[in-house]
Amino acid sequence: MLELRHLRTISALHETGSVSRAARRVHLTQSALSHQIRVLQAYYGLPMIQRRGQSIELTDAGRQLAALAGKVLEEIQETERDIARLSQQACGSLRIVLECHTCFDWLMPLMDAFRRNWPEVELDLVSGFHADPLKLLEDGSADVVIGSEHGSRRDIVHHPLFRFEILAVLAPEHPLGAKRSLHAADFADTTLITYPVPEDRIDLISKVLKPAGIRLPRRTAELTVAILQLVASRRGIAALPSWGLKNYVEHDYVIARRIGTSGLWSDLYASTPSKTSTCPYMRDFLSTARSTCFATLEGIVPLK
Amino acid sequence: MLELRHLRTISALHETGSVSRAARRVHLTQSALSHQIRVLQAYYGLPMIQRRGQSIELTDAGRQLAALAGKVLEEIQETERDIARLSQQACGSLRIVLECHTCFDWLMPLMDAFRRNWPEVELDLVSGFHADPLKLLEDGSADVVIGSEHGSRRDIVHHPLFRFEILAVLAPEHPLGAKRSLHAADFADTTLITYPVPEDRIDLISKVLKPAGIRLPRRTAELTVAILQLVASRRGIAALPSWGLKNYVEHDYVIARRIGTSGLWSDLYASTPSKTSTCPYMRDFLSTARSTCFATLEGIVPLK
DNA sequence: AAAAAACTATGAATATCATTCATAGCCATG
DNA sequence: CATGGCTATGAATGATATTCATAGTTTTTT
Repeated sequence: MLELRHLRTISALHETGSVSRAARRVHLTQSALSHQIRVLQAYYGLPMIQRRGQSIELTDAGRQLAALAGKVLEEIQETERDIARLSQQACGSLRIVLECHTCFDWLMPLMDAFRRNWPEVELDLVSGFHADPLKLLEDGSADVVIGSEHGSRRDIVHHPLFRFEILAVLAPEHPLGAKRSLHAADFADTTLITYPVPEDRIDLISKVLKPAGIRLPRRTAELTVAILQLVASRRGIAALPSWGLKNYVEHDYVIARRIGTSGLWSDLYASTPSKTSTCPYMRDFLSTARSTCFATLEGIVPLK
Repeated sequence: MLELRHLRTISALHETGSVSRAARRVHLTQSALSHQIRVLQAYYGLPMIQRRGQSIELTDAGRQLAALAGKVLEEIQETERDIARLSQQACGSLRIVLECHTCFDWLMPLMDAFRRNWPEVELDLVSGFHADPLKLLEDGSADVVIGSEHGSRRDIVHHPLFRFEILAVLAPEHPLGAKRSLHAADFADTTLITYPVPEDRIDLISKVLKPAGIRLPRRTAELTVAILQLVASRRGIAALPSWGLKNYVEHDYVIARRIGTSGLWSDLYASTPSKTSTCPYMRDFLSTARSTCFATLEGIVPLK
């Protein structure tokens, strides 16, 4: 008999186009999904997916279920919001600390949606730089930190968001553009253009350059567009998450290259006090954060 | 995490207003539902039901879920019909044999709905009297028999529908109306008004009168209203399922009395060849038959 | 009043069945 | 042709839904 878990996986299959990716999305093994699919096919007497070489495709029947899943899961979310409202757990605060400037890109539309769904929740961005953002959670002066994990502290839960690749960004005719991927040595004698944060917060420095003993002059800018401006004007090289670069690369405004042979990857988490991590609007925030990120951000990978 | 099973039980709770009745509806024990409800309450942090003396009532939160369940389960049924259509299992025949005349009452609207949902299925009522209706299934000249169980035959599945009470129907001023319940001896010296079927198909005769050694003159009529006419005109006593009597009793057209101390009850099954019992439109027919019966027929009880 | 017959709640035992593990086959790509 | 990605599948495992056994309530019956 059909269960919501089936709809959740069908939905993930639909969005990812691959069993293993879908499995990571719903926090199960690939095997589990494969068995689920089998059950569905046996139940309805029809294949739900079709192998398309590397990836898979939903069949007509699968798409019917995916459409159903979309509708149903949406309706469930709405109802759960209503119930949260009934339980008077729909008000409170969601003060967000961003460790990573680029996250503005996807956070803004998310916050808009959230504000619509939870009008009673006081939504805020905590501004300024913070040496120890998780401290803000302990203080009670913030509710979520979006950033990397930073070891386990008591009473704080790290919710995995996704893994993304950091690419080197160069001016279009930059000589290094000839290489497919850049290594630490390639960066010598250039200026690094970064957000105005300490060095240890910049993965390119802490994970690549520093281990190789390379120190570079830095220049900072607050906004992503400003950084790209500087790169395009040949003031130096930047390292930015792949997802925000697509448009600029397609317009030949800048070019992007892999860092190291397998790329420089970084993991993003949403950290919350364990107490509030189960409250309805927080759950909703986290789940819609994940789903909108995976839906809109290209090249990111489920975590854990 | 919410699952469809929860929605199915919430829906049953909503319709029956009692945990144990709901449990029988969804073919689980009362304990199972009680645990499910507990899980839901823990998950949402709110009670879902409230004891109202004997029976229970849904809380606001429970009603939210019930509303969701209604919508979602309906949508699922639609999608499953679409998928059945895709699998080309949406055409075939549904030729219904009625062992019990009164069932026309609820079968007609059901057939209308079914015809809308499964236009490609050839829907028919097999008319005439049949000494051995299950034979028709084996012949392949019918697809469902609605009637009592008749022992287990191979390759035939009996799907329980419901248990109903058969009441004695009397003219308003009939002297027997003074008694709360009628026993075999009370029927002596009356005429029995029945459908035109053999004696062994009439429960009042086979289960009550014959064991008591009482034989009565009979008079028959095809239609329920005709039988009621005759009863009202004091031509005799009839025995009919309780559900169809309500209107006539309320208008004092006839009166109805229990037969025996605990009542005369009869079980209704839908029997199908085991082969076709899992085909999509048959499953749909059976499930909507059950749900519409329980929704519209008063005084019936889930079976098994 | 007392007894019987409904009903519901709950902890412990059980059974079911979803998930993982281990593995093999398949398809791309360098 | 080897390597790394993917998927499918049977057997083992683990989680957890369901039942069992039981006690507490409320309603109905005598």
